[in-house]
Amino acid sequence: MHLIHSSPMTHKDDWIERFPGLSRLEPSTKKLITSRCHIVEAPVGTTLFGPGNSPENMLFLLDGTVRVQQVSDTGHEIVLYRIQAGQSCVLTTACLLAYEDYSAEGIAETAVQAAAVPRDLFDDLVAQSKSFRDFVFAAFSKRITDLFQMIDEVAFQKLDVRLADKLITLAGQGDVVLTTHQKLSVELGTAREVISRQLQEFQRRGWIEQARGRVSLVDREHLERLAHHNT
Amino acid sequence: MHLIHSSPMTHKDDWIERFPGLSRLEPSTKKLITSRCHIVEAPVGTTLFGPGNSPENMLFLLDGTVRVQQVSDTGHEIVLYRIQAGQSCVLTTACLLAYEDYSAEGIAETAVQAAAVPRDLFDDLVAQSKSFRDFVFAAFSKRITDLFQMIDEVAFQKLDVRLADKLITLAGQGDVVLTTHQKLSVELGTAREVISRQLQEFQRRGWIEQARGRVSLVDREHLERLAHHNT
DNA sequence: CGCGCTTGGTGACAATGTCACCGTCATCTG
DNA sequence: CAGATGACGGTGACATTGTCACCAAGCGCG
Repeated sequence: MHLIHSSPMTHKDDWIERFPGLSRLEPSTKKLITSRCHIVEAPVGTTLFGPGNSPENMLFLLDGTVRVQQVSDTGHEIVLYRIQAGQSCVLTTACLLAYEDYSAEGIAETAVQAAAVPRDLFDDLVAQSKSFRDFVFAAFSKRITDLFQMIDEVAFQKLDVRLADKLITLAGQGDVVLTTHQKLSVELGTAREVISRQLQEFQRRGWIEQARGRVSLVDREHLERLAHHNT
Repeated sequence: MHLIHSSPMTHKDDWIERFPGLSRLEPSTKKLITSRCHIVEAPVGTTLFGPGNSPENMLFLLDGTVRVQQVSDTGHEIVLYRIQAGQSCVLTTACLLAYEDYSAEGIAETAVQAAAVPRDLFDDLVAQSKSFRDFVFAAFSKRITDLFQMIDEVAFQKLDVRLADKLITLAGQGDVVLTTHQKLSVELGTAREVISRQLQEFQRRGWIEQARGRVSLVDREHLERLAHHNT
């Protein structure tokens, strides 16, 4: 983990306000945080945590995206979830601190800027601030319910539905997804060939166009209908 | 949720000592708990929480087993995990309090006895006691890492391996599992026919014997070898 | 006993995963 | 520039798992 320590004035003091869940903290708590945590940065591709690489701090993402994925001992991979700016790695970090034999890893999908909160400060904050407690427990709760949802999808949802949903999510506002079949297969925890076949079927129906390393959503409405079970 | 309120002297005061994670609490904290929470009981089969049935308290299981399972909107079901005596429903409860649109339910697999901790008391405990915080976060962490593991198994593990592992777990010390093919399919999130076929194959190899509603482990060693990838 | 429900068996088929192999494209390097 | 290399995607054969329709035996109960 190659973190670059820095303290740009743009974030040193005001980053808490940009956290929806933290902006309502007590002023004294905010002061405590800004005085005792520091800003870290990491370039795209950095492994922020992973097997044999436990972080000593809990990170609050100020900017960028962290992808958390599971590497199975069968050699397969699957994306578990992403952490966006305004969210924290607390849950994963806590898990990794508690259990050595985990197999999840966190990778910076973009350049990342985060606030590092030492463990003892984290404990103090939980003890002292009800707002902070609510933030942390809300994060844990959201994560667990999301994992429930994910288990449901992996176990029971058909692949065309999951792929359509994933394409829409990855496209965001635009209509182009820059990714490879291989990466899509990791998103869904399946095989590259399966993705290739499904994308061919989507293309045959005129819902997408393909090029090397890109998928263009041509008929977003049909994709959404498939993803949401409407017909 | 038909909980029977009672206060048997056998548990009213000493149950904390039987919680591995709570026995080291500060004496003052213990007193706080015993004075403000009460003991509840539920017969086997009770739905302790589920869609449209949020509990107002967090439960600490004193006796019995609670099965937590997901009901998919596709009509499928899958067992997520079990809560044994000495563990708490805190995580699931917290999730259900935070998010209304969950789909997990908790069912008493045996008669159940639990200590009910009101929300405000829970918050006080987290604020005041580091030991209690550690207990709660350890429970959350264990749950999340277990869910990671479960996603890995559902997505990548072959069914014969998962079934062998499940049979061994359910058998415990003995060699007999009293369950139906249908229930086993819910354990693994698959179809009843698939279980039937796999059990037939196990029987053909002489690893198990079958009767209506029961599976007898005849060759536990071979089952364990399959479950743990050794050959 | 007869009825209805649970349990489990079966075959055909669809969907998905696995494997081996191929051709194309982009990049790097001598 | 030519050739090597690796990433990307396509393909067919096959194995595994999921789905569906249906059947038969056991079990509880009036």
